[in-house]
Amino acid sequence: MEYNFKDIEKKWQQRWAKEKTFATKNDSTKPKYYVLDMFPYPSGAGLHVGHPLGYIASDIIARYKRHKGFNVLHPMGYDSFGLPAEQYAIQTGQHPKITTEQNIARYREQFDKIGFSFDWDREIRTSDPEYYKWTQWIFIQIFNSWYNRKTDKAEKIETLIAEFEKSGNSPVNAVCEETKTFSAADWKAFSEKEKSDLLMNYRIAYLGEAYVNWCPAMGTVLANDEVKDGVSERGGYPVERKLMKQWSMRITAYAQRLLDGLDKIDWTDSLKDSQRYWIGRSEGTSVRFSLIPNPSPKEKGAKQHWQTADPKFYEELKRFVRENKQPQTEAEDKLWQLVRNNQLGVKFRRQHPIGTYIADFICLEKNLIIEVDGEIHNRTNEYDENRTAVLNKYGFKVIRFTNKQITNNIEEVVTTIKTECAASPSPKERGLGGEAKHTIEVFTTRPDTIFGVSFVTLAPEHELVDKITKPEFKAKVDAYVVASKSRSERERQADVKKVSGEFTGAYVIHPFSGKQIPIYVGDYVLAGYGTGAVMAVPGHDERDHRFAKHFGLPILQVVEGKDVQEESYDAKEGKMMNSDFLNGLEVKAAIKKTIEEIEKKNLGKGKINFRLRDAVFGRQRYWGEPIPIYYKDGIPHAMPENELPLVLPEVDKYLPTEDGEPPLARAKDWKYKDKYEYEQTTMPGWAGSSWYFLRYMDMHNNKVFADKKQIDYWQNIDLYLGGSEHATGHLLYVRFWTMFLKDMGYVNFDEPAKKLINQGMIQGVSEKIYLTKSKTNTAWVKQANGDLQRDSFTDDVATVFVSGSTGNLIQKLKNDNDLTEINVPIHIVKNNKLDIKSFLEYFPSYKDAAFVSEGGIFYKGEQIKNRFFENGDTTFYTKSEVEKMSKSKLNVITPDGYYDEKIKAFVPGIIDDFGADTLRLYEMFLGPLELSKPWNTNGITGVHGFLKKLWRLFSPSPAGEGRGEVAIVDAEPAKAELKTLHKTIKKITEDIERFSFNTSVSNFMICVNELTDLKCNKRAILEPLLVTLSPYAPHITEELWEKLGHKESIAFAPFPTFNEAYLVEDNFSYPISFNGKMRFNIELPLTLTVPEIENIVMKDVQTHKYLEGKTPKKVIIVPKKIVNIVV
RNA sequence: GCUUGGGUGGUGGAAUUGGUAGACACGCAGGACUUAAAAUCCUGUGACCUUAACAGUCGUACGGGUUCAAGUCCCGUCCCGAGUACCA
Repeated sequence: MEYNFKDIEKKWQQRWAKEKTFATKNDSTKPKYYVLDMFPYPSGAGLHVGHPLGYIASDIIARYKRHKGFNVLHPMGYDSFGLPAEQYAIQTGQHPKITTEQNIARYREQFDKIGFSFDWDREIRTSDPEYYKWTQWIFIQIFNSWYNRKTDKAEKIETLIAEFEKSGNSPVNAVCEETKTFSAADWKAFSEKEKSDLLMNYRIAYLGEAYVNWCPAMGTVLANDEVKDGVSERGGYPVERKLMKQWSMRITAYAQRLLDGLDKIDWTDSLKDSQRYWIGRSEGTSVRFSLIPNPSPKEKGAKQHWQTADPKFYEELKRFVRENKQPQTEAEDKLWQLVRNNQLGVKFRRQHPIGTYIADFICLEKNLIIEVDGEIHNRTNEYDENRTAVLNKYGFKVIRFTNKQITNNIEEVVTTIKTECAASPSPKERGLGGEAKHTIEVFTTRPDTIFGVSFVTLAPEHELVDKITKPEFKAKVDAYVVASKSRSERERQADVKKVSGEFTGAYVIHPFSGKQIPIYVGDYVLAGYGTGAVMAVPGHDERDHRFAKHFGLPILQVVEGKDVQEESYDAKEGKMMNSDFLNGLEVKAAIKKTIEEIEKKNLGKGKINFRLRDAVFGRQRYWGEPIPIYYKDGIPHAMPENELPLVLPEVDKYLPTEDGEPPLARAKDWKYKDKYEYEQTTMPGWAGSSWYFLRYMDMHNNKVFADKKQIDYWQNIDLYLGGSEHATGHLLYVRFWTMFLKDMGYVNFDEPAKKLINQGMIQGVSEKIYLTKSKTNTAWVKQANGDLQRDSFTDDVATVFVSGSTGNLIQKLKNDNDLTEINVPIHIVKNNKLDIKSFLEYFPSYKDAAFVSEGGIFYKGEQIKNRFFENGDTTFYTKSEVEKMSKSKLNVITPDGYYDEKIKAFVPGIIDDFGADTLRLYEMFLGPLELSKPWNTNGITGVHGFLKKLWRLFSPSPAGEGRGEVAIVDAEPAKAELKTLHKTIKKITEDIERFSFNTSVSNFMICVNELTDLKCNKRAILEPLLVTLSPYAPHITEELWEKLGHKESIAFAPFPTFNEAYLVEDNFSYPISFNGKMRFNIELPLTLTVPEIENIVMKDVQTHKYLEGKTPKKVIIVPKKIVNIVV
């Protein structure tokens, strides 16, 4: 009987599929275990040998837990949107020839061939309308929610509307800071559009303006985690920044919870760290700096100085004024007659818009507003306070009179106005131009260094840049702003260290020292973080230091430590100096003190900033879940839930329209109720994967996304396996959605996965040759004596390849910039030797190329320069390099073989040569799961040999024959055999529990080696061994299990129990060491006490030999461990 | 730069709480079986020195330290991989 892995594996794979052996039962009497792999995006190349690493590990765990009596959920699905070959469609607009079904079928075929125990009754595809119906449903829930800061959780939007109706908007409700304050009455008076716009500031899924990563080549926006090195992760196209109206997810509302939750879950530290960094919480304070020179409106050019209205609302306000001009109160008219036409020496305006308000009377010069409260306005006191606060923010002082005051005592009113006018010097009187007073708010984590501020820098996008820039600097600043906006992300990242900026000509006043401080624009300040402005402390911040050096600005030292003129001193320790009231304090104390002072002077307040940005959710792509929103009168509405799914419509082309609209704009007659436009962007790839783990629990439910009972039973994932590259993308989003669903009461846990393991990456080994760029007929060739010489071809050669082994030659050509790296398919390379014939079959366009190697020149299948080919050696060597496995690098190794159309040959994989069990064991044997390593097959024979050896235990025929039927005896096992077995059970259990799969494979080898030495063929030993091995090598163990007479699958056989009794030793071989150096062993009974051991050891002949007559200073005896004698 | 993981034979890697460094496997060398090959089995295999044998010295990137005892703990240095990048 031979170990025929091919037939065995096929037989069991078919039987498992037919009998649905691994379908999860809804058995809530058993303890549950949920083990999940991140599902793949089945792109064209199929699984490569790196993929199964994590799947095999999780399959081992799943199978192990089944043996342990758990009800195991172990499903698999596909991130199937945008398949197949999205890139192809983006470029051509055509649907690619390989279908999604074909792609997925190939994956499924490979999964089956490796013998995974997935429950295929629960296969998810994110692109299936039955699935994305629920993705859309969750989107609607998110859209209809807001984040309540008070209860610190998401709530239905209705509760916010109720709040608004009851008491208007107060900062308590604010999720984003720049929202309007308004009264309940205002709310009721708002139009539907206004209400909708306001609510958008609170919805967790919202439509808002934001700078996004725009990828022109793909015609879509990308999330931060979809951009790598300034180019798109999928496709590698350049990305630029663009201000766009976009659907976004308010993940920032969850920033603190996402951070705190990390402490509760068992994920790797590196992964938690990258999430912490990405969330980027930093504590600091805001500080407002007042601006000194406001350029006058005329200096600024475009605008009239009296135009103080918010431009967005200007038209509306104007109309309002026009409509309300007539019904003025008597009192207002009376007062107007006395202040108009510069009667008080200053110009007053009537019914003048400020921001979004309309002031009754206003004097722009004096920043003074006079409000008349009366019957017409009939406002509440509370509302007046709000209004005053807002107007104050615009820099105006507000004085109020009632109608009665004016009617009864107008003289007194006018006197008050005059006094107020005199008391508020106009900017001109203060020697300055301009109108409304501006402040620049900055965020800093080092308020202690405030006396070290020598300039303030604004981001180019900062709203004040335009307003404050002095005319003589305007041209340069404008040019700078435009230039930095048009720079691509890649360019921006490329010269991070390059300083650039412009002086605006304006200054602020230092709030403590009163010094004038210049304002600059610089793109090292990011618009999206903090306030988009920084107080620059070049002495103690590296970036500010660079900027100061470049522009020759003063560098002040305010923390003792080291000289700051040449290099900044960024450390957060030391004593303060040159800092007025902070002098002598330690940095920490100084920070505290400064915040106190800032808050006391009302210049700002302590604040926490997060680096995390809201997640852009809309994609201008075809493939993705349609966003279930339609627009009615410009107002977005969620579709009714019972009308879901909103199915992706047919389009003629998968490209944006000529006007740059997303592809969905091409869909004909695609309208809600035939009337209303649908949202045309689609959801990003991460939408479907943010909740899929819940759908697996209740795959086929068509009433809810998953039944509450099922969710309560399965809870969150016990073990989640996936790559660490998802740290700042998927793994953040899935936590966010889970927290949201918890807030809504759909699940009762915050975190999607209790434990998470990152499997390492298996890298590929690429084989490279080099293509010279120039199409000349010459090439550098190594001469027999080793020199390089330019050698002419006599033939007409279009392309010249250079071998990877010709190191000098390559260096020379590289220096000449005359070299392109070409990856060649690895299966046409053996031991770095390129098979040129196959290469030409693979790339027929190169059929006229010449191949220059150290040995000579190879051309048109013939060697043409024989003087270089010594000994007739025509080898053309490649250069190997370890790289990520990818289709484009032609270095993909698939676990199973495939037919290569180009060279018309079958390329075998590991499974074809050694079988799936060997593949599984070998991938585990390679090393620790988390480690990345290049794929090599060096050790595979060892693992395969182990399986053959195992097989032979069951058919103990004379060595060398390997034939005979299963021959197992029922005899009582010997002590040594039981010891081997139980030692193995113990080790394997420990190894699995700590995910140390490589060592368990070793332990199996040791076990089989020992049993072979013992010539053990006893059922009582071999049966339990099979069960412990079956998670790793399911096929061979099933087959042997069956041959032993079992009818049931081994998959559910109970895991053997470990019995300590078999391992109890009578003796222990003590290592005897002298001064820590091991010299010899003494076998001693374990029953001995420490003094008895010492007694025996000291009497030993060998001990005397090493003591050389000296008396030991000390004897250390650790029972069952070691004896150390100190001489 | 920052964060993080790591550095052990010719190779992949073991050594779980400080207690015999190099498990297990590959490779290599020698041998058995064979007409031969494959397969299988046996022996050896960190380096150095030495031998008939025993024994000895040095060894976990480098330099220090703690300890009876350090691959493991502490301090400093160097190198490699991964992530991230002007986050004030």
